[in-house]
Amino acid sequence: MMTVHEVSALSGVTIRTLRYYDRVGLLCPAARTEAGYRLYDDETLRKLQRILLLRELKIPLRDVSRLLKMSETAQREAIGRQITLLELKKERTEKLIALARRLSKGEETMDFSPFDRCKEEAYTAEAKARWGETEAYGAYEKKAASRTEAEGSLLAGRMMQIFADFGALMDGDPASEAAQAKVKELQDFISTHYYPCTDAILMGLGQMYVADERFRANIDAAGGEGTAAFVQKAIAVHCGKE
Amino acid sequence: MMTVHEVSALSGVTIRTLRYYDRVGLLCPAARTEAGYRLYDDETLRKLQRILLLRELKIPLRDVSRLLKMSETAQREAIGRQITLLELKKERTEKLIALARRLSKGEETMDFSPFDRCKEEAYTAEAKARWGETEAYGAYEKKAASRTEAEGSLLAGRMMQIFADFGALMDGDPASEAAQAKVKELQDFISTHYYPCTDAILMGLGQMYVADERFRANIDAAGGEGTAAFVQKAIAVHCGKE
DNA sequence: ATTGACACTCTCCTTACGTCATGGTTTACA
DNA sequence: TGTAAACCATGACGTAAGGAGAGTGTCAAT
Repeated sequence: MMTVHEVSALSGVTIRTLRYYDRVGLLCPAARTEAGYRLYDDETLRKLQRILLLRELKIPLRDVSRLLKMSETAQREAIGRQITLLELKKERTEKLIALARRLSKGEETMDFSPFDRCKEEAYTAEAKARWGETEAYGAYEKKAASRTEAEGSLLAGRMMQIFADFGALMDGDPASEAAQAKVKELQDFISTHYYPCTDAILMGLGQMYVADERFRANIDAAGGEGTAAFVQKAIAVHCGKE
Repeated sequence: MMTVHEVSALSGVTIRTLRYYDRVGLLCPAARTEAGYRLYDDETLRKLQRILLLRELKIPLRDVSRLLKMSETAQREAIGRQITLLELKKERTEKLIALARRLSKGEETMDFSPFDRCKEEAYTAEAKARWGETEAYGAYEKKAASRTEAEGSLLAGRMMQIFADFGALMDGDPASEAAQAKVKELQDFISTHYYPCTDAILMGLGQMYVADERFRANIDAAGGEGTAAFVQKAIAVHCGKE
């Protein structure tokens, strides 16, 4: 039977951590002295070792706690899931690195206005073509006119973000659930901030994304080469389905 | 002047977040109504946009707060540092994935006992050769004998971890600061848990790491092909320097 | 018997907010 | 003009995994 001090020295975890693990029921000592000192035995030690291994893999302690009560197979399975999670995390980090590089390289670190102007023009043109001088179009015009430059820029930045997200999905299928969810998000976003975006209009936008030079350049800058084309394909799938 | 609701809709951050940013002084509204309602203007909005960009890069809000008061150049620099950090994080994640794969593939998911037995034998032999039947050796023998299997396994696991860390440094210089720090850590670890590990003994261990089949196999399993050789080189640098 | 090292519990602190709870304000409509 | 809906405010509590420190009890040795 070892005290906290000895276990700490042996395992490398702090005494505080041992106490914490006891309190949350993750690793309770085998016994206590009369004075209340924690006493650990060999089995507890082995359990601690397993805990440390799972913790290494960044598995949340809550899950570790549950896992320890389950079979070896289940634990193996959990590790497999954790691998998937870690891979996702790695991808996200890679995306961030790419974004940071673009930011630190680009002259206009945080200026989306070129895209913004382009977008406004294009959307306006598209909306006009679809609606003519209808009431909805009038409402949009009014909203757009009353929008300050800062507001427009903010919205453009969010649009860029959506396209960047599309870029991250590009190695997958345009029909994948994730891509289709993004399409919906894009449609919602346009509907909320610009004008009610029907599937027909969305379809037209998608075609414009690849056809219009400035548009395609901006979108590909946000999500990488080929993003505009990918978005168009994803939109086509979305509209074809419904 | 916009209310929290409007800013929230425009920027995509929650109202709660806006309130939080106000409280911590990161983004205070331009004004308040008599009733205390927050009112945001265009300039505040632009500031929010910059905040969101830096936040995207996982820069801590505390740092974002400081950065916003600094020059454009300083911000660019900070982004550069952040890239380095993100790359480190990516590497760590990759290491974790490798570890998880080893764990889920290996039959003996969490059993270090082969390494443990090997290590005990080898260390014992090395220690004996260095010290003969001295007092220090007697103390070590006693400690080793009283060690239960679980205790030994835990220590072996930590040793594996150290070798895994060496493996992650393998693409660098054995004389690098990081590698040398690891050598010190290894020496400390042995001194603390086995016997006082002088440079001479450490040197001998390093040679054994590459010479002894079982040893090398175990170390390379922990840190990847060539880890044992790398550790030996790092140890040589350490001992040559002092 | 005292001292120093060690143990205990308790509480607050960390990030970046989410989630109520409670109550005041503004606006739209009847 | 009354009221209901929608909006706003502050404050408190919770999160993951402990760290730091306060205040107090216990053990071994001198």
